[in-house]
Amino acid sequence: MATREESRVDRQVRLSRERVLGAAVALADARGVGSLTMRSLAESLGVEAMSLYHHVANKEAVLDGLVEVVMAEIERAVAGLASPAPEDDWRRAMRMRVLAAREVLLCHPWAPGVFETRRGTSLAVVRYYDGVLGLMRRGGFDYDLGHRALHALGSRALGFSQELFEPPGEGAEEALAAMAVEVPHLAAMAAEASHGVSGRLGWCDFQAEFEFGLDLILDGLERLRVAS
Amino acid sequence: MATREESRVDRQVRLSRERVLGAAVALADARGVGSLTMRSLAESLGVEAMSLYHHVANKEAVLDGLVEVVMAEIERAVAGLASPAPEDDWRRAMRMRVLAAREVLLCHPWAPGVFETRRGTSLAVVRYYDGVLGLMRRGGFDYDLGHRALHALGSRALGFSQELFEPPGEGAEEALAAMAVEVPHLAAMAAEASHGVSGRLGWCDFQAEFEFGLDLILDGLERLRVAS
DNA sequence: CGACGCTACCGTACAGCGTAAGAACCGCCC
DNA sequence: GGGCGGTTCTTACGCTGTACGGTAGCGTCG
Repeated sequence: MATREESRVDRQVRLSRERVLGAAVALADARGVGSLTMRSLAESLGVEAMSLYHHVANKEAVLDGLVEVVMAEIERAVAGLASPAPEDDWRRAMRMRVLAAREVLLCHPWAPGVFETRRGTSLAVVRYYDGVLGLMRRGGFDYDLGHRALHALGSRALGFSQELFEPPGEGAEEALAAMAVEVPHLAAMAAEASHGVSGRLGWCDFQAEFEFGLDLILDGLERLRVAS
Repeated sequence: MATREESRVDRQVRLSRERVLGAAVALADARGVGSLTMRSLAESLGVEAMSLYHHVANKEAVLDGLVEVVMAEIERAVAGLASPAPEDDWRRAMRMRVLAAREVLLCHPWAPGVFETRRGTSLAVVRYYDGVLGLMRRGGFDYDLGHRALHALGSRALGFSQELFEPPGEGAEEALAAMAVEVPHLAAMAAEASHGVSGRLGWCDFQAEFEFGLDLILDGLERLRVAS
């Protein structure tokens, strides 16, 4: 009776690897990757935990799938970019690519942490770095300098680099002030910055700092490239 | 009878936070941080798991303690360094400091992973970065540029930056060759490198690449400093 | 000198994790 | 209509971190 209609309609369609990974991303976005368990993931799909194992090998595979999904988002963002041909201006092309990737990652704050545990394993990531290397090739790099450039960029090529301090939160400034004796230079720096001497709003603009570091590296590479 | 002598002599001395953390480092060094559980840690001290909780609040506190111990090692290594005064050559001073830190971290391969989960929380790490900032101050940086420099360096200041590929392992080259269609540039780069064109031994010297990236950043900062 | 309290330690227990094994059920083809 | 293959559920195991309560030895005081 009811069971016939219910059984396959409640959970709208059959499970699939795509649906599982999609739910995993949604759950990580909503509650953090820490609360992504096989049971909670199953529950969010209206299903029992063990059912997931027909579509993913194990939890590691779920995490692999997570980076796959995010990388696909990044590839899409990069593809839709109106960036200059690397032959004309590789630095601008690279800068736009990296900032596009970063924008995607900023929507998935858990992603860097997951990436860090799986770098090198994932085809999607390797393929992305291949694209970066290709961009530099077209921009005039030989493979040797390109290789070193990849190392110099590291995770910055993907739009993140472990942030020194996480978003300050409440009373971070007071905490730093309390440590003033232990860390005089940092305390002085924070004091100066919040006096508005530097003219930046807030006392630390992460996006600006990221771009600063990125440009520093890109400029250095450009100097090496023309010298080679 | 026996009990009196035994009970406090078998386990040579009383437990203490220091002994617990020391054992934790030893265990992580030997078997990886993944197999560091409260039970295994207790066992390595000849004690029951719950006894640890009289000296550390919980497992998080153990991990905090791990970075504390490693940072102490780094501070010691840095202190014993015959580096030039930053006033004379801040780049060389910085370079030596960072490479000294890196040498310590290379003895504790698990450390970067643990650091990454706790950065910003730990006084020892903040203090280290304060030292870095102080070095740059003495080298002629104002706080604003020093601030941005810290961000540009990121974890490189501590001697690591998530390596792009972990130590290649067996057959990594073959794996890359198999992906040649997917990642043509990387495959070509690897092929060229292993032909010995570049003259480096092996096909990727991580230490050299780390130093390359570090120097790239330091050179860029120096240019900005003299311009400011 | 004997009792008492403090603290370090142990034993037990529990909830939550990933997942192995097998039973139950669905939709499809013969 | 009967069987069959794949999907889902049920149950259970070993592992984790850790809450709780009991115990044993030392230091102090009456």
